[in-house]
Amino acid sequence: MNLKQLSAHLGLSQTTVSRALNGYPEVSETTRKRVMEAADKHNYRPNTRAKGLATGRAMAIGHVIPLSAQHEMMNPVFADFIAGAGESYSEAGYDMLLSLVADADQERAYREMAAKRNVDGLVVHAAKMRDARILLLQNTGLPFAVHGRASEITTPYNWLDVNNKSAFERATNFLLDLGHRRICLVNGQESMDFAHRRRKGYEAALAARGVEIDPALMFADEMTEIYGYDTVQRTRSLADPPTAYLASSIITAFGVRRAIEESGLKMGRDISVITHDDDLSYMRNGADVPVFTATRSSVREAGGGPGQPPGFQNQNPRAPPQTEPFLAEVTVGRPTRPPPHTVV
Amino acid sequence: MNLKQLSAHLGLSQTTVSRALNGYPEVSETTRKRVMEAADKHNYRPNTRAKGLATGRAMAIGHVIPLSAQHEMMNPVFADFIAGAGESYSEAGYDMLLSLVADADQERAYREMAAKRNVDGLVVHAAKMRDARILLLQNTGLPFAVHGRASEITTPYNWLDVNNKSAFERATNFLLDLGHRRICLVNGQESMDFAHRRRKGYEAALAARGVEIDPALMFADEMTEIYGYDTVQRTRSLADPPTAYLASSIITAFGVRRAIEESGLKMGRDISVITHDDDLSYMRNGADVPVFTATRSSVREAGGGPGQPPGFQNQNPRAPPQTEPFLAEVTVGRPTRPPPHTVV
DNA sequence: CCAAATTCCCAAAGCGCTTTGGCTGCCAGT
DNA sequence: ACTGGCAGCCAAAGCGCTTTGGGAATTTGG
Repeated sequence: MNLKQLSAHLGLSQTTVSRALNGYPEVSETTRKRVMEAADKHNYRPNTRAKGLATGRAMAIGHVIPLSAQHEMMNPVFADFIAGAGESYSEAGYDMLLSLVADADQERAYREMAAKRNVDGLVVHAAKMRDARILLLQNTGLPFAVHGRASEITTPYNWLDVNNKSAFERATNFLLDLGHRRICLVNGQESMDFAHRRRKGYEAALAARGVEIDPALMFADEMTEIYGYDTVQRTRSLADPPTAYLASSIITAFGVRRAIEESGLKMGRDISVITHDDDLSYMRNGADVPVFTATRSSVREAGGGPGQPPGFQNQNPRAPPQTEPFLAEVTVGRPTRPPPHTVV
Repeated sequence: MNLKQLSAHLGLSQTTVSRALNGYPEVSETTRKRVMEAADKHNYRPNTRAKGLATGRAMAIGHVIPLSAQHEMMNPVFADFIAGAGESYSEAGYDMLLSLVADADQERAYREMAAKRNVDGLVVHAAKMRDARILLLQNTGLPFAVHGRASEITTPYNWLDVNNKSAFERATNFLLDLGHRRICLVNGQESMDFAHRRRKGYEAALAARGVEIDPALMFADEMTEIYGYDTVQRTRSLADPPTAYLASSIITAFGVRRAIEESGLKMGRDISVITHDDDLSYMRNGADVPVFTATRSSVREAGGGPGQPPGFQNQNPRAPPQTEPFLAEVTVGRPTRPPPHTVV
């Protein structure tokens, strides 16, 4: 059933039917009601493509997920963020277009999206320090928002990020307060902006206390379970092994825990662990008693939170960009204790 | 730059330019080349909405992810499947539309999609035993493919699924061969079709050997880490506790392992664990030495494998539905051994 | 050398909607 | 009784593309 058929059926013009359905005032309430009932009865919905062509708006937001050749993977963080975003989009009547594009195709992909006009705006995931995509998008004129930040890019843009630096500074301080001095940072890849910020926070806390910043305790890689496991194994053999681990992802923290327990040590007794917790729906930190002490910030809420759709609230392109820091809160769980042989 | 401008720029009609770009034979090779170069230079891409309106095809596939009210979550399995699908779509020039719809809105959502015509077809995730969505979609006439199966629905439809029953039958046999008799099934929710099939496989193997099927050893829930952990804790206190666990998800298996090791037992020595492994990119079973013995089937490959786009290869709506079973292979890792005190 | 076929191009219709610019009829105001 | 305003409707243009149905030049065949 299309508009033509519906209006013929009602003995009205397409104009009137369209206006009735879109809430315009030029149509009497009685006919509006009649129209709406008929539309409902025949399950009429305006054709998206036609509507989009007529209005110039796609009513869709694109999400671009980078797919690196070296580390092909679908980060669970994306999944949760997208779940959050998806919910708010559907409330707002927007569709979500998912684009997985290989690193090498980034430029082509963005130009194409801008030209094809199948989205009204983009959300860029996994921001890098000096993210070429941001500069690219600024040239295309396509509105966009970044999940994360690009520290080295100074021109303004919409972003939405966790307070990574201060969260990790606090977490590190938390461990320092407990008496730890050998704290191992199990971070994400440093090309990722969040990882860089987290390291800065970690280092700032150590520096403020005059604790040595030991490169042998700082790791950066993709945040898999295995990576956490391997990192612990590698560091146990150090002359002066860490008494605490600070992980960037709960998945990695699971690996950290596995290695610790496998080596006969007890997490929370012999070794403390703090992790950043994105509050992933399938990876919840223990419900009642948190398994990990954590800096927590729900990435899912971030996806849904910033408005509908995120970053595109202001229709006015001249408006200043929106920036939204999400604050990570610290939840204290079991596995943090003073280091062994310490009198607190 | 749109078609009109481009053709004016070239001094050609829109017809000719359109045909040149779409590879029609009615245009000379020299002008085609000229057109393509100009299009390239001006970064021209046909407007998706206009093209869609003219051709009647959306060039997009929708993926519908259910969002239950009780258990709000974005399953990592979806994420990996979608990553796989996304890659093959972009090769085929299709967009991917993601729809997260709450259980209660399912009917409305599908009818709307069918009426709005913003997708050419749907992929339905998380198939249930008697999935109402399948019946619904069959009525709408919108092409669709199901990831999973709906055992109780007999009318034909496109699907793509793992050989869940035989995989779990084999896994159970594997444990039985090792001498295990008390095997705990840590399954997904039974409303999910895959969970049902897996239980059938488990039961079939036990029955074939005349081993008692003990309801106290059969669990079904959302496959979170915590669930695996809790299940082990619960079963350790049984009078005759299990000597082996058979998990439906590697995430749950991680929880199983945690509980085992936390209780001072050693996985692979005291207790055997087999898991189904969807080969999730962030949750790889150990790279060199598998951490778990597993029935493995990459859900990501499943997403990309079935064609481009999946399930919609045959343009002919009269063609028989496509069905594609993905075979899970068994990989033997450490944590399976004969039960303790057994002479093999 | 002329008709027929072929090559290469174009104008215009149409996809299904929104939106502009009316037009008609009724009522209030004077 | 006439004008102005307003409520309620409609015809038609236009969004940017594809596709139909030619039409003019060029080549081919007899």
